[in-house]
Amino acid sequence: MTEFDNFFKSAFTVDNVIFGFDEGDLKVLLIKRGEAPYMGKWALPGYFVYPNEDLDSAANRVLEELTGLRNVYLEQVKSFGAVDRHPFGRVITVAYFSLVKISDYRLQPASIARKAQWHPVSEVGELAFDHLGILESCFQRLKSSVQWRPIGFELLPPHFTLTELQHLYEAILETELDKRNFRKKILGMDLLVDLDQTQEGVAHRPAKLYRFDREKYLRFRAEGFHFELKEGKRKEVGRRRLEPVI
Amino acid sequence: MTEFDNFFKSAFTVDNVIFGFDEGDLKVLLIKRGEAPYMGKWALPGYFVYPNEDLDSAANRVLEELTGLRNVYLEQVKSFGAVDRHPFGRVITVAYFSLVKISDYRLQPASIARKAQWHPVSEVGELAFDHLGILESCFQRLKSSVQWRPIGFELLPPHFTLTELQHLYEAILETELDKRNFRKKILGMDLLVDLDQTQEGVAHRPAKLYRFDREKYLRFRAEGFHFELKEGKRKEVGRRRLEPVI
DNA sequence: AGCTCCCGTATAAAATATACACTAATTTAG
DNA sequence: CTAAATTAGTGTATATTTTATACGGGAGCT
Repeated sequence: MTEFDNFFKSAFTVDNVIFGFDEGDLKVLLIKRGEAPYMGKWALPGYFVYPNEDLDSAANRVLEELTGLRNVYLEQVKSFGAVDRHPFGRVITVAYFSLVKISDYRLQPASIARKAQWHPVSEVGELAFDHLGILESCFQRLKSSVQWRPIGFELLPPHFTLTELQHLYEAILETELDKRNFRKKILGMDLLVDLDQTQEGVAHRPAKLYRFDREKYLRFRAEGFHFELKEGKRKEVGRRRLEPVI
Repeated sequence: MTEFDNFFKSAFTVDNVIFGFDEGDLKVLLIKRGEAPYMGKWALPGYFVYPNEDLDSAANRVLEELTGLRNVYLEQVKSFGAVDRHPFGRVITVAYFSLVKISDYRLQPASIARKAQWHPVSEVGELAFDHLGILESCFQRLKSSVQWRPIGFELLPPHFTLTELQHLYEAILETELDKRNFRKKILGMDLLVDLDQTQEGVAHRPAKLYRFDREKYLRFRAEGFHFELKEGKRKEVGRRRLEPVI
């Protein structure tokens, strides 16, 4: 077994791209680093995986220490393992993204959380380590996943209007969607419950409130139904680059 | 830096699900293990990642040592890191799949290759470690990727018939496809070159041979074209039932 | 009161997907 | 040489989905 000893000198971390949705914008929760390396830079929340902890648990732990939230949507995206990506040694990281309702989010007292802040995804510039590439990968994955699974609702409060839902999809897919077609499609799935309530405090005609019926979705899915909300063949709107243009 | 030392005691490996296509069947290349643990069991080809090697390189190395092939299609799928998945210690593995033309494959002299053998994916039973789960994940990923990228051709010889191509898609998607619709769709993309040649040595009307025009595809893609070959049958089972069945 | 913004429904037009069956070319067996 | 066997190859009509057009009406603002 000695022949393998040299391989047991690496570490691995999880990094978590925590998405939220607020004011019509898709946001990501970043930490301002208070220590070397990359002191003072914004970074994705992440940490080493403990020896007796599996990967999903580690990602959940990072999320909970930071936001206090449990049982939120979490999806592994991919691993990053460039040889020199971490100055302390060989460290590969497994990237996850999670979807949280910003309204539920409470800053936790953990030290890691002290410098946390939501940033619009479209405005993220430089990040520590290779975190910008990780963010880009996770954003692309979200874009894809949201079309095939009803996970968009994870980003909205329990009660929402159809316009809010549409804006959410527009922010993630980076397109404009047609209102009538969007409503017909989403209501046609029969997965939203009309709450017989309307918005309050808005300076225009108040919209109806809906909630997502998760139980119904699970029943439909068991019967072979597939959620699908594809990005039509539309032009991309204001696509800006996350990757620095060199 | 000492506080982190305890984390630098792990290892990571890559495991590679190498797919091939032969005799109408999707196959996977497995190794019969000649040493502990899981001696005598079939396993995915894989190995530790060297300290100065990044993940993609390691996956390519495993592939080349086994098959002698370079520059084949390779895609990272996901990482597996259950605490007790490896008896030697904490080892996480990054799973890849690759697509090779079985006709190009030559058994390499490397010791690892001595017990390699193609197995129909549908007949794989028990595997070493958590490799069965890894295979399953990679197969699902292939199923998805093949619908959105023209990677099916990686599994066929450079010249192929439309029927061969259809059989390939049927094997991967695990469905039957309509011949006329399949041909109309694939020819309509204008990505296949008619070679003005026909099959030889078959005991029936010989089929025309085509090749995939990669350059044209790259040009089309740059212009915004999206390859798409979806699994036709979209059955929505019992979704519109109005009265509950008692 | 009148303006404007947004919610909501109905319907037409266009694009896409699906279903489906015969003729053609070639080898082999008799 | 003829017939049988086998797979290649082709087009059209219908249904479904997507996109676009049209319009009515509620609510806040000035």
